[in-house]
Amino acid sequence: MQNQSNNMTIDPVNILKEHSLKHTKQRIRVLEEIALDTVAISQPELEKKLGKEIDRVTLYRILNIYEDKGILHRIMDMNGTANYAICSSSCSEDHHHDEHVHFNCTNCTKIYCLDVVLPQIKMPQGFTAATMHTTAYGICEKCSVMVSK
Amino acid sequence: MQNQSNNMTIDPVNILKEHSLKHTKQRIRVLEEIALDTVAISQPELEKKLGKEIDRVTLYRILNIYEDKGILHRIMDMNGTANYAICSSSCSEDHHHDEHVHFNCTNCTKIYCLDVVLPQIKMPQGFTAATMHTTAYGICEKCSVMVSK
DNA sequence: ATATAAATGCAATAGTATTGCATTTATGAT
DNA sequence: ATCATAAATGCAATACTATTGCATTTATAT
Ligand SMILES: [Mn+2]
Ligand SMILES: [Mn+2]
Ligand SMILES: [Zn+2]
Ligand SMILES: [Zn+2]
Repeated sequence: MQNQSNNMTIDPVNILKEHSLKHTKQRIRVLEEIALDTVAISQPELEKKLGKEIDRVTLYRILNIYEDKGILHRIMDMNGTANYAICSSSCSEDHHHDEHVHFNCTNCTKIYCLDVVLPQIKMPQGFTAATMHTTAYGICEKCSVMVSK
Repeated sequence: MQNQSNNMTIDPVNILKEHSLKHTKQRIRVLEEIALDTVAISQPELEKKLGKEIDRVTLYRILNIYEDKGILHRIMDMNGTANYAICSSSCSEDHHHDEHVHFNCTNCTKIYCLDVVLPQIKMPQGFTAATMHTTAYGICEKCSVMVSK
C-alpha cells in the first residue's frame, strides 16, 4: 500500500475545535463525506452527495475556509475543477505541507494522494519557488486490474 | 537565460499548413498573439486582446484544435483557468512532449515554461503514469527585481 | 435565557466553456 | 476565374463552476 491511507481516526468535531470553527451540521457533514474515501473528491461530486442537505454556496464557503485553515488541500484536475483531500496533520493556516505527488487516473478520473515526495528541483536564476505541485496522469491501481480482465 | 525563449521564427501560415488546417485570419491571429510573448497566455487574456476580431466561441474552438494537434499546450493555473504556450517542435497530434516544469508567479500570475525537465519519479505498485505535470509557485525573475527596488 | 457575532440559504451575478444552427469562407476541381 | 463542397465562423442558447449581498437562522459566551 503505497498511496496514502485514509485516517480512520478522523473526528470532525475535534478538527473544528482545533481550528476554532463553530461546529455546524453542514461543516461536520462535509468532513465526514471527505473522510469516507482515500481519494480526493471533487466539488461536483460533493455537491451531488450533499446538495440535498447543504446549499451550494454554503458548500463553497466551507471548502474555502477548510482550505484556508489547512484542513483540506485543493487539487485542480485537467479540466480545472477543484478536488479536495484531508491535509497532513502538519498543515496550518499559514502554510500547507502537502508536497506529495498526486495521481490523476485518466480512466476513472479519481485523484490519489501518493506517499511520494517530490525531489528538489533547481529553479533558474531569479526564480524563487515557494511550493511545487506535481500530478501524474495515467491508469490507477483499480482501473489497470479492470482492463486486464 | 534558463527559461525557454520565444521562437522568433514562428510562422503561423506554415504551422497551419504542416497540420493541414485551413488558414483563416482568426487562426493566424491567435498564433501571432501567442507567439508575441515568452510566457504562457490565458484564455481570458487572449479574449481581451482578440475579442473584437474573433468571436469567443471561435477562440475556444481554435485553442482546442491547436491543443489536439500538438501546436499549443495547455497549463491550468491555481484558479482552474487555461493558459496556452507554443509546443516544442516534437509534439504531435498523438502525443505531447512538453514535460518541462512550469513556473506560476504568485505576484504577476504569469506562467513560464522552464527549460527544466522533470526527474523520473517512481509510481506505487499498480499505478502507471503516462505523463507528469509539475508547476512551481513563487516569485518570478521580473517580480523579484521589482520587490528588491 | 439572552445577546451577539457568525453561518446559512436564497437570489442574483460573474466567469469559463460547450452545443446547435444559419451564414460565411477556404480550397480543390472545373 | 468560377463553382461546388466541406469546413470554419458568428450568434444565441445553454451548462457548469464560483462568488457576492442580504435577510434569516444558529452557535456560543455571558
Ligand atoms: Mn494530496
Ligand atoms: Mn510549457
Ligand atoms: Zn482509475
Ligand atoms: Zn511575476
